[in-house]
Amino acid sequence: MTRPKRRRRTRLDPSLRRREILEKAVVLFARNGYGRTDVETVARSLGIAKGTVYLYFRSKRELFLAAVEYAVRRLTEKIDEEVRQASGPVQKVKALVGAHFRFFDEDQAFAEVIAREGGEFRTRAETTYDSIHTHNARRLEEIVASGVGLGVFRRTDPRETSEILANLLSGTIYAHPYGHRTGKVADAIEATMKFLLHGIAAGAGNGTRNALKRRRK
Amino acid sequence: MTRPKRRRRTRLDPSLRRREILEKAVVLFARNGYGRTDVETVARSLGIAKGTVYLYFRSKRELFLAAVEYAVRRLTEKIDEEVRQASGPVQKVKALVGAHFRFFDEDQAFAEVIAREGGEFRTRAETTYDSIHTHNARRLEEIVASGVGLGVFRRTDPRETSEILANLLSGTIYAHPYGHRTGKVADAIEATMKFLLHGIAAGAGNGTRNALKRRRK
Amino acid sequence: MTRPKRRRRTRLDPSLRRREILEKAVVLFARNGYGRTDVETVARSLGIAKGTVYLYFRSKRELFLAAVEYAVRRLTEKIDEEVRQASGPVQKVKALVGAHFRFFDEDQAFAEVIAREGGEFRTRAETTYDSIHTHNARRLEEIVASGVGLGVFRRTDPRETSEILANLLSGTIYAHPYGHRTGKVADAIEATMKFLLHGIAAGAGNGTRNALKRRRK
Amino acid sequence: MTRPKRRRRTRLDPSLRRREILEKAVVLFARNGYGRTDVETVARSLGIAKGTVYLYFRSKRELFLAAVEYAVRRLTEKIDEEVRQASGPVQKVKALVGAHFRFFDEDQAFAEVIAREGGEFRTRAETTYDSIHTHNARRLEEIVASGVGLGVFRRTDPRETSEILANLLSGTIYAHPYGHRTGKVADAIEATMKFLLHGIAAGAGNGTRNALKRRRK
DNA sequence: AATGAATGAGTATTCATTCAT
DNA sequence: AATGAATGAATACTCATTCAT
Repeated sequence: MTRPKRRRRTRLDPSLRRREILEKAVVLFARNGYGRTDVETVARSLGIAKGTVYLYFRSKRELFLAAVEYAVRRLTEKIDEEVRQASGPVQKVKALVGAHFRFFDEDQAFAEVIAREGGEFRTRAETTYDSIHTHNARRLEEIVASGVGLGVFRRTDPRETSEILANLLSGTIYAHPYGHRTGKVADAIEATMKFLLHGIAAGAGNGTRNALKRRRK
Repeated sequence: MTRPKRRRRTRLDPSLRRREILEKAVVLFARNGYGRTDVETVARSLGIAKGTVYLYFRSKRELFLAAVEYAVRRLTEKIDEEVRQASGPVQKVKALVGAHFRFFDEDQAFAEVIAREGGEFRTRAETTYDSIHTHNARRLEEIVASGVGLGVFRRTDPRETSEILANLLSGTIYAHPYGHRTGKVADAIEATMKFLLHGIAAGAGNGTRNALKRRRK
Repeated sequence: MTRPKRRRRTRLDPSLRRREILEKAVVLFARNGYGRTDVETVARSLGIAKGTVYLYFRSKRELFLAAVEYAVRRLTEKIDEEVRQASGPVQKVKALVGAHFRFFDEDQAFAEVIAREGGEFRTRAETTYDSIHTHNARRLEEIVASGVGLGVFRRTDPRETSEILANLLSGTIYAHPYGHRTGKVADAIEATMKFLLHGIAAGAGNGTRNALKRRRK
Repeated sequence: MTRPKRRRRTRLDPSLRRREILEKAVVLFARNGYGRTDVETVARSLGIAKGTVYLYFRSKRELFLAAVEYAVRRLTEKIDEEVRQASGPVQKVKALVGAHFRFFDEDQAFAEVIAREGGEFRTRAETTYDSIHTHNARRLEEIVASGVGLGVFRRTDPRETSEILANLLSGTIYAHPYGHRTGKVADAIEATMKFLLHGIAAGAGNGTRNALKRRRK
């Protein structure tokens, strides 16, 4: 009942083909969202047939999920890598923050797929967003705890603090696609670090002023 | 030939009916996302007919957008209200932060529709998320600028700082649906404020203050 | 994302519409089989839209099953009706046989859908064919038992005999679509009855009767 | 670029391979029907590749038809064989009936493919079912005619009678997959023979014979 | 205003068939 | 001969939108 025509025939290494599809999917889902990206489009923009996509992914949903996971893995790997190489709590936090900024700066599409997924399949026990958040929170908790131990960080509850820091980073992800950021990445990292280290209160050498504050209270 | 009875629903004040639909839409879009919420469902769960929804909203898309806008307006109104009533930069920031926390705590659904929209219509010049972010950033810029002027806040670029603060708040929104938060709202607000005011660094000149704090504990 | 066009608009009584679709489905499934009858075709040949069919039947499969059931009900009702009106075991058997012959003669399509279903969904606990067979077997068992009681029928195991008779009838159904039958319906019924009553053996004591018969010819 | 190993299946005698595929096809088509049996499955369950099937059969349809034909040939050969070996009309009829029962009893799958085909390609001038029916009818016509000539069978129209007998056999085929049969094959054959020879009527002049029979029991 | 039957464009998915290796 | 990746026509089904009642 079916009478197929022919066209391309680029026999490709399955593993390469899979990645190829995945990367294109990331870009397209990022650009147009799940609902407005059809499998046909993904295939066509790779010059392959729709059926081929289904050779590697059971369904559109699975493709989407795989794409998100792919993006996430890239991010978390980068984070872990950079954090590992940094030494000292402050530098490690900076590495984590920097990894985020640079990652989303370099690959807008990745940022978007990640940010986007929440909107789709809610049933998934753990959303991708969630997994990044958790990943970050864990890393940060270690760093903060160690920093507190070393007297580098203020005495706070590491868990609480790491959650807040993770929120800040998440906010950064979501804000990114919308271009909310002034200046260059390096500046943004610097600013965020300063904020995160010292807050906005006129503190430290601000001794006098703080003294005032304290009295007012 | 047999044209049976039709249950004509009680005519309702158009304005009330509109709001009624809007509120149900918020809940449903929040729960299931745009793509998996159909107009029929919205109508049915209100006990009205599909056609009726179209009497109040030109299209599903418009309904969704209206629903998000409705949620946003609620939030921004609450924010503005609370900020206005607070006095002094620190209190105003706290009011803003608090408004966020309490809003999303009280109405999960609202938080979700807002967070969700980004994933849908990307073409919209300004996403809802975006509009909240911008709204917050503007309010914060004013507050920060005034705080800096009063010497209450560290001398930073108000715009840059307000963006970071806005990101922190956004992160809070996105984190909310996933239950990432320890303790009660009040505690979360407090922790966030402390973080945002003083950061995490064991500040140099903070020695005295910290020493005091530690003792108090 | 969808931009519907318009066309017909014949608002019909749901119940009528349902039957209308059902009857067309019977004909089409009969003519082309399940696999080669698409919902679009069923709809088009009624001048309605595909979606309308799905308004009355959840799926193609359900439509098919409903169509078969519809055909079956028609047959069994006819059978029961005629059997009820007949008096005496022989007349009742004849009524049952006759109902079959006439039914399939009058509505070839019905015969086919029924015969066809076996090939489709095997998972169904009870196939339609099966349900007819069982229906017939039950009716026949009663009749045979009563006939044996009255001394009209040979002493056989009613269940066994009714199964064989039911098989004969089933064979009749399946043979029908292929035009295996000589002469008119009435003749076929007569021949089948004679066969079923007396078999093909030139019975011992039948001598006289057979002799007569031979002479007549 | 990486073109990995390919497991080249042991080359097989073309004729054997063909039969191997055929037999597997019979089983699978029987079990799941034409529409729900895909070529891939047939191949996989033989441990060969899809393409290989196409080396032996031009198309799925052809494979199906060949499978049915294969099943039919088996049946008709068995029938002819057994009928030939039997002597005398009654024994020949019994041989024919017996061949059916035993065939379908031994190979359910075969019974089903044959029964099933009707539902598929209606366009075929002569269905498989049809060809069996015809085959049987022809054989029976000869036997009946000879039996009538010998005075063993009642004087009936051989064609008409053979059609009815063929229907009975067909009914048997269709009933088989659904397990409508009591007792063992031998009993079923016996019962069918009795029925087919003497019918169900408590024959008038049968008195004597029946009396005898009853006593024997 | 309200209803819900009707519509049909849009899409995910399957699977027979081909063909480069 | 054998393989299985690639192809794309065919289709079931959904659901936003319309409109006759």
